[in-house]
Amino acid sequence: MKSTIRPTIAIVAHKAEVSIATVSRVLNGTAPVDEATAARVRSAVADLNYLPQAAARTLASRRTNTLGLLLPEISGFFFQPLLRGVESATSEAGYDLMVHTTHKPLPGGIPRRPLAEHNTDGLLIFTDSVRLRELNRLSSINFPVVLLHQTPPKALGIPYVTIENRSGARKLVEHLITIHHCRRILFLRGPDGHEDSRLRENGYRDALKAHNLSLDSSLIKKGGFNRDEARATVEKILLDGLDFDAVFCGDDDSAVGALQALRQAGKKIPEGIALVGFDDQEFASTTTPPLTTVRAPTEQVGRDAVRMLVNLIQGQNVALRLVHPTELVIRESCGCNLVKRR
Amino acid sequence: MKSTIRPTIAIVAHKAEVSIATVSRVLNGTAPVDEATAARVRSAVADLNYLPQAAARTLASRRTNTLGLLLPEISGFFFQPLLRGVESATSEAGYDLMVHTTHKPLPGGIPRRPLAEHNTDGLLIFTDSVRLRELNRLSSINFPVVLLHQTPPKALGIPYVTIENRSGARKLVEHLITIHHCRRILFLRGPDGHEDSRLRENGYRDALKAHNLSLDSSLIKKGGFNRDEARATVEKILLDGLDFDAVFCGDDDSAVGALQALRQAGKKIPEGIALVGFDDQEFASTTTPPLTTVRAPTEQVGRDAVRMLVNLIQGQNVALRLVHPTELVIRESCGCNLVKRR
DNA sequence: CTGAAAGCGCTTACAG
DNA sequence: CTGAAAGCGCTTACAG
Repeated sequence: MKSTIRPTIAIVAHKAEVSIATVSRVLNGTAPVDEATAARVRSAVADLNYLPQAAARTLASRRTNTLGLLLPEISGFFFQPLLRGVESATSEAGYDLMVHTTHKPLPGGIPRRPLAEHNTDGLLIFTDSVRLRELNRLSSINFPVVLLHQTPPKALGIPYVTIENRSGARKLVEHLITIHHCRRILFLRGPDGHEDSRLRENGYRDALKAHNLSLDSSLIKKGGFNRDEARATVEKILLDGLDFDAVFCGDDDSAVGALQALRQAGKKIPEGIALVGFDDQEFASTTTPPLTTVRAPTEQVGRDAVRMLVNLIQGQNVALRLVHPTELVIRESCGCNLVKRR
Repeated sequence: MKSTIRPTIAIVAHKAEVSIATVSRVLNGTAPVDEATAARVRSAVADLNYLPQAAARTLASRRTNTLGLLLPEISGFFFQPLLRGVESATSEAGYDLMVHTTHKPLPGGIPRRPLAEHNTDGLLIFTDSVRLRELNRLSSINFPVVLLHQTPPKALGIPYVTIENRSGARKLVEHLITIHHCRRILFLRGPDGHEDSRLRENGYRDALKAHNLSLDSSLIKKGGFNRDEARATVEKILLDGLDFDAVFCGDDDSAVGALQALRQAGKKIPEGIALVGFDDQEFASTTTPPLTTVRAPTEQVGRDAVRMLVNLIQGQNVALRLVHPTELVIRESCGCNLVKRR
């Protein structure tokens, strides 16, 4: 912020021979202004390359005009479409976007609160990126918040948007059971306490139960929604000689890891073992074989969450819950559509 | 920003029985304060859950404490590590981060300037996301800017950070020529006017020249740094019956597209045609066959750019140019390391 | 349609 | 070490 003197509203006003109130009015369209006067203002603005200071505007108007997005991490294939949806919808709504990841909670002490009511008009919070205590605080001061992929603590009245995890997982596992006659389906679950992970596991259990397959808890292992973790898990399982005829990976990332481990061990997919993922990430169609998975409309989740947040900020009524449908995407890794290869 | 009344510095001061100046001093550590007094202030801050308004702070101090990142798009695998590097370094430096993509320049008229001197202390600008006119303006007011993957217009004196595109590409193509005896190497270039793309093409030409291979311009086609575009291009080439024994894809994204098209057409890779990419994106090790490519330290580019920008903002001297080395990553798609497969 | 003025909530010389 | 006060650059009643 060093540099040459920057024009202020007073300088523009002086140049256009009007009061600063009038400049403000033509810039914001907040009250009728004589057209000739407005034209003088506009030309002064252009000549001076005037840009109203956001901070002064915010202080006077009590609106930051920015939305905050809190994520546990910014990398990971999953966040790509989410970010795209959030960013474009935010921009279209005329807001600025601040992003912060909550990697490691700072040691020692005071939660830093990098994004909150002091610098945004509302917050989009992804699973696990904020402590319950802070969520309670935000809720208690009635600050606009929308949760992503996480049900809010009961009775907090915070709206959220997520996807149909449970039924999606169930349909996928049932496909394995009914079409491909799998009986011992390994499930690679996501991180502990992660809601998507828990619901997908429920869907898995639902499917087994619906087809009278008993649940073998030794078939539920950690995949961590993470390629490397999934690979390591499958490698170990193979060493242990666990018997299974299919793998339901908690997400597409872990599916890639599982695929690597299985192939490394000489297993054929899908002939020897069927494998399916979840999310339908962009790369899912390009693995070998192409991945059968469940399509999660992640970008749409981001867009809708922004829309809800903006409505909240504007004091409109908002649905407390928006759950996007998911859809089976049958490719080849389950054993369908098998094409002769060289 | 609706909601209950929020505590101000005056309320904290009153509760702690000090002046607002003292509250400010203990919060910012900007002057010595008696320890007992400071303790009273801290406890009042905690009791009231006081968060200083960023806008008021900015207005009074003339620092926004935020960095802006301007990108052409936020999706695309390439941007993942870049974002991660920028976000984490920004946070570590104690700044907030605003992100904006410049997808479609607004029709009609006035460039919106969503991120500039009115709401940030400095800008990180990725190739092609800002018009030259705006870059000139920022430079003329001496506003801190660091360019990513783009050489600034001559004599503007804007620092930039990028990678060794040309020599990286050259080494890669020379590998194809000397080790795998490729002679007709198709080059799938990136978007027009994109500096990374142009330099990689130069590297390609350098390699041919160094080995006395004549340049066949019919072997240079559009890949667009884009999977779908690359796939379409290769499909067309195959139809046209163009003769080639290797493909140098401008980036790993286009490599995936080329791979799909070639496999679809029954070509064996690398036995029939060698294929290489650029960037070493996260998925490069998991394609089939694993992709030989050039490692670009994209996350590091992001981190260093932030470091330079922060130095600039603080008025320190900064190198005008930081070029990260790239490194050959030999996997299997070029024909090396061939493992017997079933 | 227009202006004078108060006020948003902080930081920062200036005094003591 | 501490406080009173000016000032940052806007928006927004209030008057006219």
